Amino acid sequence: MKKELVTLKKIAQILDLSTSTVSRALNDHPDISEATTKKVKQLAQSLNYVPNIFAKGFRKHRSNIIGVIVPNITHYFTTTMVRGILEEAAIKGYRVIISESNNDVLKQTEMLNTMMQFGVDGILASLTKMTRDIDNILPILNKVPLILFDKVSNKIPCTQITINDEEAAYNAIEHLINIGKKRIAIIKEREFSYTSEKRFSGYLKALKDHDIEIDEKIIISVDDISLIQGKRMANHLLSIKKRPDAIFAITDSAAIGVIQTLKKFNINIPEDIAVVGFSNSSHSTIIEPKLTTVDQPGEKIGKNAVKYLIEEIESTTDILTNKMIEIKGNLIIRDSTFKV
Amino acid sequence: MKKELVTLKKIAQILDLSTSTVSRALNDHPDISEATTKKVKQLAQSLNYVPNIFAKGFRKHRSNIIGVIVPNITHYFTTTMVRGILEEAAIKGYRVIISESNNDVLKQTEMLNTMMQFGVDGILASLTKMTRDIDNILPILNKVPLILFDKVSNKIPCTQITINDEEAAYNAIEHLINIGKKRIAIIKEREFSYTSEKRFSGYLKALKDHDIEIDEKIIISVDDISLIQGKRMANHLLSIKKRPDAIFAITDSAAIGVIQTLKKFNINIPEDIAVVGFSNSSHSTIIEPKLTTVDQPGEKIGKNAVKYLIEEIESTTDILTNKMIEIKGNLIIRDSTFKV
DNA sequence: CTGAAAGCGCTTACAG
DNA sequence: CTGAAAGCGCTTACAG
Repeated sequence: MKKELVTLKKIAQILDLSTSTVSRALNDHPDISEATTKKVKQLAQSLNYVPNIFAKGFRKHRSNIIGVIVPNITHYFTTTMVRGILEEAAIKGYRVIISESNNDVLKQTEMLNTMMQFGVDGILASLTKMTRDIDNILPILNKVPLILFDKVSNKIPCTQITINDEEAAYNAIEHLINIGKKRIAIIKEREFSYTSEKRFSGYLKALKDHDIEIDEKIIISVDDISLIQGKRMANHLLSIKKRPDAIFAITDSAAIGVIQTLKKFNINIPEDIAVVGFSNSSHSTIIEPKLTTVDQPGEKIGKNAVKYLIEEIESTTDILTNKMIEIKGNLIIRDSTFKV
Repeated sequence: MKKELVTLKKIAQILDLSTSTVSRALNDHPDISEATTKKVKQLAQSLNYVPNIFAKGFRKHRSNIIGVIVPNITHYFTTTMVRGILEEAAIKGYRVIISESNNDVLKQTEMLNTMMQFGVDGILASLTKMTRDIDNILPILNKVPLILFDKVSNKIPCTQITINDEEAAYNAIEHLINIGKKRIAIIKEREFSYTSEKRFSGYLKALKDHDIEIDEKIIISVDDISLIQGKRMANHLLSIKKRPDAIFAITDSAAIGVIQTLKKFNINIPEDIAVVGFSNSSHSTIIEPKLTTVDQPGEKIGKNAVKYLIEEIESTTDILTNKMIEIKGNLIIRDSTFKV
């Protein structure tokens, strides 16, 4: 599988120059005369010269590789973020290595270490659900820039990029209030999750601002915010005395479970009970009625994550940056809350 | 961001050994005494030594990186294959670089080249739709092992991994015949696509084997096999004189478009018209009625692709392998063809 | 404007 | 069983 390699040395020999000069010419060093530079570049091109990335990386202590860790790559929203990451990284001349933690904290730590060892220039991570044990992550910060996106944790002192969960949830609830709903349930995560808490506080705030009583009975926490749990919790909410007239599920999958259950009991959506999700997953337009939800601009999040990361990689200062960046998500109103 | 690096040299100094010995010990070279090996490994561990991957890659002309190119990373099925690739690669000690071609042939070529230049040990590619121009891809074959998966092309002499499209389509059609359908339409791709053609020939074969007349009028070819085209073609199929009593769409998204249109016209599924898709996308259980479809074992395809690729990478012979590997996909029967 | 030389951290044929 | 030495291909401080 070996090929006769074209190296700087070879080019230098042909042109009767030194490898130093050839190297400099190829890198547009100002010291080299235009004529030489041109000559070198031409030959390099015609010989199809490609620099040996390893020699280069070895020399410069730079890999131009970004490591990305996500809990689950099969989630649509995740793929849109990954797409943004790939695009932006390509533009900036970086390659992207991806790993999936499968929501396993141990695996996540292992992957962070492998990536470090592999010489990535920086890491972009979306954390597993129960990343309580920050101890495994903190050491990374001293070695390589780390930026968290989507599933973040304010316990880790680094730049974090999310969507404006609180505000978006607030808007979603306000929309429900505007269409006349007065008893709005929420299905959120039990485990501490930055995202879930933010959405919950948006919920609380909106209710308070509109003087709507907060009722613990319709604040539902689940371990695993899935379609199945959505179904289960909808069943539960239907069984309580004072039924809600709207359900806000903090993920689309749970919201879809809710809709499926409501339909099973022939409850009119949105007249009897309106439903709102979060994510604008591709399912949200397949389910009937189509789901009102918050569109999360995944690509934008991905692109921004790369931008901030490269900024840190290429920065000369060693100061730990600790920005909180919020990308705006928009409420998309569909039939599950408002029929035309 | 620099850290005091632990190198072979440092370990050697501390232990009063040569770097050669340390290197050998760490690599379990049989020449080195057990005692020394143990001593070296212990110190390496306690110093948290990690080999410099670039020095290693540089030395060995090996990156242990696999390049992966897919047309669209947001497709659920693609992500399942990617998951398989990531898993298998991790097991084998390879890292994975991913690129998205966005179904753009030019971008695809560019990416193949960047990957080559980047020193990947091998490439796994799922081709863009209209990869007619093989000329850009052939040169790769001389430089680095290439394996095609899912979207393959028999014009390129390399190992190819797909699911058993023809057989699976055959089974799908046979199922429709078994439930009493006699006039089965197909919605396939107009552009030459290996996958589409295979599924089409499975369709033809099944009809022939069951002595069912083949009618060009219900063989529909579209440019872009999407949900919208599914809707459009369902409309068309409803407009023709002798309506079909079943529709086989070669992708789930088109099948879902078909269902949505049939429902709009209050056509009973499956009694009046049954619908079958292909992929077992996550949408297929969200749509109502739930879609009968072919489950494509994406992870298995991904894992196999990696296995064959690594085999070629690590093989010493230069022979171009040209295997066609088919992974079996199973028909999943749901409400769109058969109600219990 | 150009070149000689050192060195990045590792592996490995060669020697003992 | 261990070591000295060369070399992978590149960049860069130093010298001229």
